[in-house]
This record gives sequence, C-alpha cells and structure tokens, in this order.
Amino acid sequence: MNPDDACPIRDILNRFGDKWSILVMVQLHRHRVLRFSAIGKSIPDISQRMLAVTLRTLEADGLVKRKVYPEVPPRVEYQLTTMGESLIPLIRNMVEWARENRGEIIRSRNAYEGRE
Amino acid sequence: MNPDDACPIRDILNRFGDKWSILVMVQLHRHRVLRFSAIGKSIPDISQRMLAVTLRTLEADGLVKRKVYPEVPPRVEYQLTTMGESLIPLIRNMVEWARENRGEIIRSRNAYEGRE
DNA sequence: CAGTATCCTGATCGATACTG
DNA sequence: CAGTATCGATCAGGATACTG
Repeated sequence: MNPDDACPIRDILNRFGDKWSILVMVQLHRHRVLRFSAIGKSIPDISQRMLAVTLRTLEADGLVKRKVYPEVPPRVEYQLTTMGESLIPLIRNMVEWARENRGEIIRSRNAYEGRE
Repeated sequence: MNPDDACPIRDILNRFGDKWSILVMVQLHRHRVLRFSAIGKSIPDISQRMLAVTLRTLEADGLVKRKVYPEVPPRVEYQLTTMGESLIPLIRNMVEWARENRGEIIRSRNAYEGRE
C-alpha cells in the first residue's frame, strides 16, 4: 500500500528499461561468453558507444562479468554472473508475455487512434 | 524496417520501462478501481501531466479501462483490463527479484565505484 | 474533478573521430 | 580489438497555468 513497496523496482527496473540492457543480457545468456565485437555483431544496430555504456552499467550492477586477457591485440570476454543468469527466466517470461499479447496491443492501439 | 517490428520485446517492454506505468498498474491492481485523483494520491510524487500521459498510453495499449460517468463534477474510474491483470504476476516477479537482489546490486555498484 | 496547454530542463542516444 | 571523447539531436519528464 505504501508507494515505497514498489520503490526498489524503480531503481532496479529502470536499468533494464533502457534500450539495450535486456538485449545484451539475452545474447550473453545464449552464447555463454562473448567478446565485445561479437556482442556487437549479434546486435547489429547497437553503436559501439552504447554497447560500451551498457556493458559498463551491467558490470557495475554485478550482472555481467568482464574478463580481460593481457594479449595483443587485446581480448575481453563478457558473460553473465550468477545474479545476471537469475534474471533470465524473468526476461523470458516477459518476452513470452509480449509475444502472446502483442497482437491485442497493436489492435488496441489502432482502435484508440481511430476513435478520435 | 523498424527494428521494433522485428523485435516484439523492444516495442512492448519499452512501455513499461518508463517511469510510471508499472507503478500505476500496481495501484490499480491493489485497489481494483480508482479515480484519477485517487491514483494521484496513491503515487504522491507523480505530476498531473505524467499521470494523464501514463493513463492515456496504458489505455491505448488496452491495459487499462477508462470509464466516464456523465456527472457534475465529472467522475472517471480506471481499472486494469484482463490483459492488464495478466501482466501483474510478471511485475510481481520482477519486484520480488529486485527485492532479493537489491542489496547485492548496491554493493556491486559501490565496489565498482571504488575500483577506479 | 479531471484533465490540457505551454514551456523548459536534463537525460538518453547516435554519429563520428580518435587511441592504447 | 576494444574501447574513449566529443558533439548534437531527440525525447521523456516536470512546473505552471488554465478549462469544461
């Protein structure tokens, strides 16, 4: 009843409400481990900047682990942490819900447009 | 072609990534039915404008039903649609996850700050 | 009461160029 | 390869005032 009940979600969920975080996490989950450039290829329309920013944020939150190999040329590998993996089932549920309801939402939007 | 067309999750989830949609839906779920001003009171820091905008979007998407009573002064009641209700369990899971992991995320953020 | 209409600010995001 | 730096555009969101 207290609005604070939903407050933790605001802080946390806002991170995944951004444009790329969920997409990056899904790719990392699918491939287990990916290099920077490989994530970029798996998400063709993400810019280098936004990929870096997104990975930095996910890393800071402890959802993604970053491992640097001291080689030349440099190699950096990313993978989900245990906490990051624990979020995957929830993301999957959301995707599933979106798939099931997308048609109705689109229809509703069109109807709403037409009624004014 | 818009990438949102190909990726249902981006189109749908972006709506709930905004600042107020989830909070409004949670309030409507808890009270079953609420008037405009009552939602505002249950979410003290939402502006009148953002409440109206959020409700309009949720209504357009078919997640919230709006009922106007032809009275003076006007009375308008909002409640979740069936589709809106179907989203509540997923939101609850997200809130639950956020509660369980919030501590670790905060600690991770602090550690990340300190390491550079 | 239940909203609109304006105006404005800060954040988000993208393009481009550059680097260890 | 794996980034960072800089700039500019776009947009979500807030403050305030007004209305049927």
